Amino acid sequence: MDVSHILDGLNDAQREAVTAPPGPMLILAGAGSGKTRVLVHRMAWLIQVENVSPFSVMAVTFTNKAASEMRARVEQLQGITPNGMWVGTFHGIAHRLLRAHWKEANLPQQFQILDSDDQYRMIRRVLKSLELDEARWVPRQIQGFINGRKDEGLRPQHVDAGSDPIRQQLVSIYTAYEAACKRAGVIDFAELLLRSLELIRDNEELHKHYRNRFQHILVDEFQDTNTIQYAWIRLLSADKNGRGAQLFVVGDDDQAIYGWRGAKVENILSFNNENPNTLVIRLEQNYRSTGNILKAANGLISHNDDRMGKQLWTDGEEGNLIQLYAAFNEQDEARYVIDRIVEHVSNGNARDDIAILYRSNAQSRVFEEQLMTHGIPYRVYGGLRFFERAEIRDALNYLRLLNNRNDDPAFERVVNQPTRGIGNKTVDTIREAARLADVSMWQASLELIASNSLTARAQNALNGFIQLINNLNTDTEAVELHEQFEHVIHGSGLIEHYGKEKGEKAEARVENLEELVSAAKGFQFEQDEDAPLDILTAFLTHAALEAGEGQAEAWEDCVQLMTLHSAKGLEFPLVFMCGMEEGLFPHQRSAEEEGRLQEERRLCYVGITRARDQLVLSYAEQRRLYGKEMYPMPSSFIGEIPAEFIEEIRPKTSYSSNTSSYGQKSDYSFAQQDNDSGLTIGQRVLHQKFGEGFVLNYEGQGKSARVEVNFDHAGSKWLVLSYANLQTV
DNA sequence: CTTGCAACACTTTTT
DNA sequence: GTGTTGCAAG
Repeated sequence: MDVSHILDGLNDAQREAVTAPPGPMLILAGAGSGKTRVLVHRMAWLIQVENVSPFSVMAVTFTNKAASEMRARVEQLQGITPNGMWVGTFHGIAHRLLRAHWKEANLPQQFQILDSDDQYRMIRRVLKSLELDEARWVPRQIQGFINGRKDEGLRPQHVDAGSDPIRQQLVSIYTAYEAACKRAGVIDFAELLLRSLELIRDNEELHKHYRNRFQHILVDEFQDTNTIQYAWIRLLSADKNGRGAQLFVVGDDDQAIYGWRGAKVENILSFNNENPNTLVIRLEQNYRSTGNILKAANGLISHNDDRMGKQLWTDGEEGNLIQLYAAFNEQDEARYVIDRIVEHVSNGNARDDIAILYRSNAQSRVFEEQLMTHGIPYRVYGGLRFFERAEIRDALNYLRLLNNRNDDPAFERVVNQPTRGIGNKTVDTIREAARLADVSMWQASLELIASNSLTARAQNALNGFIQLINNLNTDTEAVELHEQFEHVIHGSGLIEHYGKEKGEKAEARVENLEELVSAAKGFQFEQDEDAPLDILTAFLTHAALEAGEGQAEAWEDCVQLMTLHSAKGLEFPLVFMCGMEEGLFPHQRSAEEEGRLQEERRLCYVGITRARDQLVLSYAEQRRLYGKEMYPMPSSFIGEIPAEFIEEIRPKTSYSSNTSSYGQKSDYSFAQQDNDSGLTIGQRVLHQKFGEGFVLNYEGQGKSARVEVNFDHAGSKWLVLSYANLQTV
């Protein structure tokens, strides 16, 4: 058969990966080495050449975006989307299994998914019912504890608390949280994975069934898998007798940047040992960046230990050197970047060729301000997504409650939203009654009303709410999904509530609610035969599992601003990596632990390898952060890039800018400024923070004038005169 | 129940 | 410096 369309254009390593015989495979795919390509072509190869049924192929990714890209590319390569093939995220596939086997998984058929925010609220409710002080039992930490345990596959009874009273308390909170989830019929993200692991592991028949069914499992971004995800894959993978799926995992240990949320690089490092006879293939040829960029990246990452080892190379151009700009402060940094952007665009380049990358979101502000004043369109990635917005969650929670009256998190969210006279006091009473009778809050409310246990006012208000929900339910029983949404956002008073608020924000909220109705209208519902669902549950699931786009708008050509983390997987001709300062990047909090520092270094490696043609690094010698002035050192990562690949750009205002029509020489402006500030080289000065020192050097003029001072104790530093507040001694 | 003020914290993010 | 949250007064 003609397989040229599958193999053409692949290099040797890629081809070897795509056509390899059965057996465990680990593809170490460097940045820009055609990773997705190999995955997609491997699938096509299996189906078209090896005659593997699409039915027995599963491909797992981390993000919905990656999953849909993979699906689209397989489709493109094959002409059609092969029926029956499972392509999805870990959570999506786990969800599918749980829907199909809800009975065996011990779940209610209509179970709902808690996203992190729902989970956080749930934990706070549990803490309240246990009468624990939130100051001592910080909900975020509890959340981290519970998710951490679940990600390791541990139920409360598996956690060894020893004699540590704090740990014991954590375990009992975990237990209470599980009970609360069960009562409400909801499961959180980590539970999706853990529950589906247990489902298959503890059910001999299902285990056998799925092991038979899936002959090939392909995993993308394998370095990001956590303990439970890997355990789940291994359950389905081939045993000693060769029964089960062949694993084809693709990843890059050098791009493992999610250790802080439970990802285990160890999974990739020990893959060979755990899967004997693994064929390891390295994809090292890079099709993205110039030679200089790659060599810089190789140089940097070589400072890490515990690597599988890889050297990126290209047969393309060496390209320009990496540029390094030392800014006076964060304003100057932004100014420089925007100047470069203006220049780049005026040379006829697209704005969305350009990315501004930074370590933390707070850094985007300065860039945004200056982009705005220059009228340059830009887009900031990250932030709230559509289904995460407060007003949208309100609406969704009404529907959850309609779907299942026992959904306590939904009940608590909407019972007094908009306010209808059911205050904290009343809600506390309901919660307590629910806890005592071990029923849902809805049930408890009914009983409280029946027994006249509340004040007349509270009883009236609560009764009104119960009627409201019941009426909304009967009114919308027979209508289309979007009509149901329409009816609920009006009937609940949500639209009116947000409409009454003033300001742009409130307007946007009303618009969002209307947008939600359109989303419901346009919802493409594909019934899964294994797991039939009503459309409302399907929509709510969709909302939880795919929170939607951040900023739906703007396909306009704009400059891209994002954190280094969110840049993973993307590429841009021109990349600015800003805030290359010790303490910011690598971040202070990562400095203590060697492992954390290595992860920061990998993050830097990810950043560098985003750039195709030109990479510009910048740092500020003075930075205002959280309202404080900082004088950071340049990032140690800069020094770890071999100097031969870096071109330093120093602002040379006093030499190059002939502001005067007489073309004054620099020595003149030097003299004049020395007079202005009263500083001369060699002079003793006093700085508030660094103490005494003497002036070494001087450059720039006006607001951007800087001095280099050699401090007696703090060493030599460049300071911006207008900020430094130097006193002569 | 709403409003106002003080305390606080402040990497990174997907599902 | 900013945005969010908790608590107490209105």
